Amino acid sequence: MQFSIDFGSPLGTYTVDIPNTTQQDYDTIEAYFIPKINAPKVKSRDAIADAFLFAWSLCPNENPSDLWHHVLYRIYLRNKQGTNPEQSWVRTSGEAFELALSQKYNPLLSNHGLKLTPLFSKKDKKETLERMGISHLVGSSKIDIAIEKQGESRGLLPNGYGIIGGIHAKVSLAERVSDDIPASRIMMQYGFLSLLSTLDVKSFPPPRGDLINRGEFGSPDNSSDKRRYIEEHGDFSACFSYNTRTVPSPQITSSGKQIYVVFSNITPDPFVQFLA
Amino acid sequence: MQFSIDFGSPLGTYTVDIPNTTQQDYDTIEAYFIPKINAPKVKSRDAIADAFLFAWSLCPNENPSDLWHHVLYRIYLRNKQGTNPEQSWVRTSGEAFELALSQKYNPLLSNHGLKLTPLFSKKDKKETLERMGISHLVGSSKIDIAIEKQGESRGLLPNGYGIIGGIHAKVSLAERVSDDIPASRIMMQYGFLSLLSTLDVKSFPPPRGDLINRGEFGSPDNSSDKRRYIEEHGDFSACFSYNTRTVPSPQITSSGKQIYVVFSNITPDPFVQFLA
DNA sequence: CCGACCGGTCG
DNA sequence: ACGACCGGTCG
Repeated sequence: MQFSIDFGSPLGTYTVDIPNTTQQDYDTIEAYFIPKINAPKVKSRDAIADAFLFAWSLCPNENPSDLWHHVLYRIYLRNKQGTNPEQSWVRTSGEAFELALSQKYNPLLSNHGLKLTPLFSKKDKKETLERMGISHLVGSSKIDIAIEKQGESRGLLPNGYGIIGGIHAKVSLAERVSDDIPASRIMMQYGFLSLLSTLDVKSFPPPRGDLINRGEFGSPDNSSDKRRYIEEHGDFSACFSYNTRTVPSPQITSSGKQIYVVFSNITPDPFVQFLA
Repeated sequence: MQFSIDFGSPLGTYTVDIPNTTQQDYDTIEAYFIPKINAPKVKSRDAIADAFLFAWSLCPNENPSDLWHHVLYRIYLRNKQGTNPEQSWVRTSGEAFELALSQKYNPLLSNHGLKLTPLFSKKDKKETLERMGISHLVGSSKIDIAIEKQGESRGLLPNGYGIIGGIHAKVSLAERVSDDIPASRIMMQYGFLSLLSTLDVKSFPPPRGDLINRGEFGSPDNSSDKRRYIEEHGDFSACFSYNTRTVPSPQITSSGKQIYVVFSNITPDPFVQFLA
């Protein structure tokens, strides 16, 4: 469908195309999402995570990053009440992405003895890093999701789960991804997986930009710093992008590490294949 | 003076006190700043830097961080046209702080053979890190202001200036300061000064907060992570805060590194004393 | 063109 | 309570 976005005066309205979503899909997503946005008992991160998984199920061939950025983000801005919608989005959408990843993958990973746990509190993050034995080496909160495995000996809990690594989750990268690198290198050095999962959201709004959500990785022959973090420096064990415009890495990179792109909501996807 | 800030419906207006600024001072600052904000030939970073130095000269006993956060920031939001004022502030105010520091201190440092140069472009940053011989070790752009000295041999240019270190400039810290630490440690390890200069801006707006701009360092007996970066880990050679509510470090810290607070626009201030 | 800038939010 | 979340901007 074609889709109008109002940027107010003097910019006016601009059109975006979401080719694998119908007007009816869009209306169905709005009807699902809007009532949750201001519901007093619903945390915004839950509303966004639920709406994302709902939208992606409804439109399994749509670019998930576009559903997030053009559909959910803009519905949220128009409807969030009683607080600054942009800053509320900042605060809640990051954690929503952690929730969405965990909710999506846990049913697919459980028969491999694997489990993702979003770490929202400083305490949870710190306890996880302590179980990994690297709490003293990294800033107190540089891990977003724990990757646990049944029977793993490191950080083993009475419930039978140990820790095999962590995920750094980011909706968009900007300069902020460099924040995660020191902790990531230590995690890898200590034998843990350190994954970067990202929606790789980035479009340029009018009047300069064309609103196409191309992300920030550039292409292998015109590499950005962010791509080099993976392909050359090997700063993460692997990177998973949910923006279908992200250009994946070639199978051979100088670091051996790759950017994988999740092209559809069908399993096994590259993330499940990598872990299982 | 007392000072009203309108947070719109349903929050209403709230009062802030800027005790060492009169209504006439405030009006004079507005008259100076507002025409520059939308002037087509004036870069916003120049407008903000100029207005800050103007305001601080006019009110040398006011908390500079409050002049920045309560006076300039809020005038900018109310008056910036043709673009998103909040995001424009993000983009331009950070560089304005670099400019303001350089413009303020260069006249005071020149007779010591010292010079500050703001590094705005990726190219300038990279060239500076190359002169320091650490370009291959740190992310391409982790330095905001170069500190040069006449006759210094490292990175010596034909103009007679070599490099003795760099400044990481931040209006506010948030989690973003941890970004600067890996590069800072390398700079120090290679014998360079690595300073953190900050306005330490942080207030909590209504309805939760009281708008008092307390910053983010806590106090030595109730230390925040950010304070520990300096006093315990010694991640910067020194930190200079322009928020008079920032609690300075004791003279003895476990790392030997300190947070200094610049209490008035009178020299020599702690920054000049440290460098000269 | 494409990077880094910062602050209200809310758990 | 105090921390980390993200995106329009504009050089």
